[in-house]
Amino acid sequence: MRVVYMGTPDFAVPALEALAAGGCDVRLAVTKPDAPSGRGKKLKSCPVKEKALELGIPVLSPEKVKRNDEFFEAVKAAEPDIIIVAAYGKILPKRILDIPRLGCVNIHGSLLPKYRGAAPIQRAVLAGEEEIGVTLMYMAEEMDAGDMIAKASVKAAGKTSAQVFDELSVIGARLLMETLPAIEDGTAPRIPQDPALVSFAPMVEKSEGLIDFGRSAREIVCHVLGMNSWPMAYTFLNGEMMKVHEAEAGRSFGQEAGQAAEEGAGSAQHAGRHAPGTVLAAGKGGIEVACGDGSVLLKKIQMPGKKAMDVSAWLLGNKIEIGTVLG
RNA sequence: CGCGGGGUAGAGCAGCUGGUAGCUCGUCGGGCUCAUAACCCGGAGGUCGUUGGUUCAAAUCCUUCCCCCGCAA
Repeated sequence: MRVVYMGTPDFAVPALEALAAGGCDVRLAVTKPDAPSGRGKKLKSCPVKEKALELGIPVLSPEKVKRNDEFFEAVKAAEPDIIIVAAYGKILPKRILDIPRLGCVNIHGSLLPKYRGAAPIQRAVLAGEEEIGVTLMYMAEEMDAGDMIAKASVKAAGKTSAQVFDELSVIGARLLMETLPAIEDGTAPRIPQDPALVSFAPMVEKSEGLIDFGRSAREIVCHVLGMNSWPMAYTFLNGEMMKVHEAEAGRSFGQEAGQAAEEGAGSAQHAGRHAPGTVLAAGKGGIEVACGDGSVLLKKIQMPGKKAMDVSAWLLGNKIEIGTVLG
């Protein structure tokens, strides 16, 4: 089977590998163009491009995809039976979607029709979804609105977006390979999406990482998980950005952390009297911060120029005043 | 040449107006205690990222390279 593969980030790498390993004739890989990134503003190619080159697959990285005849002809010339798309990052025009006889199949990082759009996994983790998955679907002109073919999911409890990303990229690749035969012989189902259940997952912006301590402990924990690994949940300590890598709702804090917590019986009640963001205690267990409905315990943090470290380690060489207000 | 922080005991930091290194935790041994992640006493553990240089003398000043990280993109 002749395949044209379109994808860009790490998420899209396993599927490409699986296709190549599965005996498909991957004739062309399409990715977003190289972009300056990293510390020296050096031009860097995306993961899919690197993998494709490694596999000896020709790569095309057009700046634009619409009204680009050269690109259109190149895809057409590859004579694909099918086009597989996974987190490519650009919207394909109809004339491209119409090229392959088996259609265009997309691996989308959500259990459609929920979370259509650019950042489905992060949005789902942020929302605290218990189950997050991937959906294989036929592509339509409207974004992520095509008929569904198959789904697979994982438990998301306590996992960061990055972890769910990794898991789903592998699961998505597997699902694709399992479903491909049915797609090829035309027996794959076409399940329309229920319009009533549609929701959208817009791209995450850097500024969304800022922690709002006015929210509940549960929400903040989800926020920390969802923003990892980008842009990371952060707040400010004495004017410096402090990224939070791990946090948990702080209830039974008294035993684990500093003496300050031991003084007040039930620090959660205590927290109610403090402005959100106020540092209630700091000890081996973490930094306890007042939030909307009690407190959250920051367990692993990262200061500018430093690596992420457990609060217990950070406290060995740094101090934090009780009463300091973060944010 | 995009901006910037940093590489010092297992960990986190201080020392950096030059004179062979210190703190907290951990670790090892001993003690106290009904007991303890608590407390007391004692010990081990560092060629101070690398190269060359300045100097009577450098972790501390200049230089080469390597590595880590924040911002920005």
